[in-house]
Amino acid sequence: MSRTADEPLSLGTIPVSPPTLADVAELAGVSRQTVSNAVNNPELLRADTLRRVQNAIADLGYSPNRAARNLRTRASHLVGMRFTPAQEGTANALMDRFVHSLVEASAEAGYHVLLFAGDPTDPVSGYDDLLRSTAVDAFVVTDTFLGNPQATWLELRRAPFVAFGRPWDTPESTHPWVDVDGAAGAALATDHLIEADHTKIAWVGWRKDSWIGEDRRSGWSRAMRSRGLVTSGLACRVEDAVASGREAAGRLLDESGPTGFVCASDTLAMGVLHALDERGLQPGRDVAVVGFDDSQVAQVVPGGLTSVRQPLEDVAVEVVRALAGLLATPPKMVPGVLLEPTLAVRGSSQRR
Amino acid sequence: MSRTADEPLSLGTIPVSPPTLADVAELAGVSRQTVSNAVNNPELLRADTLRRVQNAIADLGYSPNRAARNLRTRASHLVGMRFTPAQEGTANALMDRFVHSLVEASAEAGYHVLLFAGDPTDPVSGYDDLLRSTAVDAFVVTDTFLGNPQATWLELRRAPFVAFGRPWDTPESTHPWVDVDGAAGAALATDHLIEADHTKIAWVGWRKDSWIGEDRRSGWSRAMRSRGLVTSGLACRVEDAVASGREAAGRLLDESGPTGFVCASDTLAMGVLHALDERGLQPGRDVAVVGFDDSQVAQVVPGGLTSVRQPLEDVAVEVVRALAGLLATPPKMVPGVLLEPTLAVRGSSQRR
DNA sequence: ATCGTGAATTGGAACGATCCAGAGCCCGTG
DNA sequence: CACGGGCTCTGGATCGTTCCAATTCACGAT
Repeated sequence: MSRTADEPLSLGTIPVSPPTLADVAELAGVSRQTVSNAVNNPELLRADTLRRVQNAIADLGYSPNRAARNLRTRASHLVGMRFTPAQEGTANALMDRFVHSLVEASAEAGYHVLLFAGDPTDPVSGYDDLLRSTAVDAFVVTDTFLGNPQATWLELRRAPFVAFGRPWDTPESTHPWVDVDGAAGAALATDHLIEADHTKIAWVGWRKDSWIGEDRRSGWSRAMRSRGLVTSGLACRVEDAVASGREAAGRLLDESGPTGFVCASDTLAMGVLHALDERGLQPGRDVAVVGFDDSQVAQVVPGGLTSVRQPLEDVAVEVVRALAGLLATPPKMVPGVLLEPTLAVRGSSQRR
Repeated sequence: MSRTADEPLSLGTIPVSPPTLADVAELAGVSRQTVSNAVNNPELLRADTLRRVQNAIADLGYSPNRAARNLRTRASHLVGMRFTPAQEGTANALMDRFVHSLVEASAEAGYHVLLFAGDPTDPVSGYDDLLRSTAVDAFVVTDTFLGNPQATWLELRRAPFVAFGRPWDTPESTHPWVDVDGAAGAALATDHLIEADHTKIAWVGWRKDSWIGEDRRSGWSRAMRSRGLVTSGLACRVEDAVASGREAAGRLLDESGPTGFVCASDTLAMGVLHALDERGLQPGRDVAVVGFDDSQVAQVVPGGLTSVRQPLEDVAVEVVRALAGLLATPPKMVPGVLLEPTLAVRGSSQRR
């Protein structure tokens, strides 16, 4: 052991300092570099040396010191992600599922996920600091509801990042992205209702400046038109809130009498359920409703809410794949990946 | 500048390496150590020197390299937390809110949150690695639904950590913890119903081996007894699932005819709503229901579900406070902190 | 003018890993 | 037997910061 008498020892609650490469090297009777190779490039060692070193590593319970490794290799093996919680009073809880999948996928690639907060009014805050202090190797950018200033900003600084969400507003972007085909999801939902003989199917969507909202809406209108069904007077765009969905649905019911609703979110779909509730209409039997995102709300609401489900686990895997490519030497740029959603069918779209 | 000709320069997509202390020192005409002091102990510098150094820092856009700092100070300023997502089909989404609050509170204390996954069957997996590689300074332990083997394990290794949840099963534990008074929450809910003239109030709770479940249950029974109301035949304990809640509520309604339900979770409360739905009973008007955790489901379900709300933002703040104490030199142990929940009153407990 | 004192500043060493160039060894070949 | 070359292994330098001890500076007191 290279430990000398005045180094910290176990004393009361003060823990011993963990073993270092040098400790392992001494125990195994080899040089530091050989131990390093045993850990990082085991194929370089002779079989018996490797075994000897591995035993020493096991005996001492050695793990490489992250800070030292990070300093030398100029990499942190950390991926930063700005974490914004779901708004109160909405049903949007994608993040929970996505973050977990991301953590798992990252772990397999040898990365950990570092969360940070940022000033809600400044989409770029928080990134700069982590970038300059080389605290993270790359970012995962979510929250591309309205455009994506973060992506533009990060691209400008040549910071490695992968976006969950297409660069709608900046087609010249060249960064990797992963997204779910919202139009396909809405079409899936619409087709599902058409197959159940609905013909008057309304769309309750988001404000027009939301790219994602317009994308999803296009799936509905495309599905309607391809079956020769009219869409005029059957669409409305409102804020993403239960109350907005309720009012919109009420208006549509009074004016156009649709028998089905496809919504841009579960939040809006819950609003539609409210409206039905008020009119004594039963979801599924009288009027069909489909939401978007397969939130917990959709899963546990009495009767169940049919909803478009994003394959977030796959999104995370693709994000990490792109990340790994980005950080490889030389970098392998992965082009944009578009994944298909599925439909979780529940009571709100089935005559029981 | 200390940069020499063969150091990396901006070349195509290859970014310049960020400025270092030495760069700043040269520009400001001082030594490295003085720059370091300007950053960490500005009060040591003469005012004009400080200004000069700060200008240089700003000019170069300098931020200390995290890895180097971590190596030297033997601290990562990272807090690890094992992230487990909410189960599908339940309404439990505490983590989303808590994680965000934790991220924010940590940031104020100069810490970042690192998430990691672990083998679901092994409550201790994941911790060891991060601990030995000194990747994190401390842990935040959640998930203390059934006992808390992580806490015991971490205590054994003298690893700094704070638990969200009391050490129910190991009263000899001395680690800091923060928790929410579940009994008080259940009592709050029960009193709320009693004040609305309910007398037969049922409890739908968790299996008996859940400490948290029994704690919450005790709040219900205490509130009932203190008003002289009977509890026998009015309680049941089931798995935390919508279907279980539905069955339990059905049985209770048929056998004891309660007019109010207090539940250990929003998931169970949703089950109760199902049962009412099946019987044509209207929540609020015919039977009152109160859930626990104020999930998104409670917020958006038609009519709204009254629910006990945990002050997760405050929990996070207390957790970080305890963490900061733990990591201070010398450590200041903060004793356990118990916070009071509130009641979010909605339609399911009010006659409209 | 000299000294003493505390404030301000400095240079070298260290944290623990990896990079890099070179040294030792083994073995077949000319 | 010398030589070349591939496989192992080694030792010094280095990443960028902070710790530590020492040095210099400013300035009032002697």
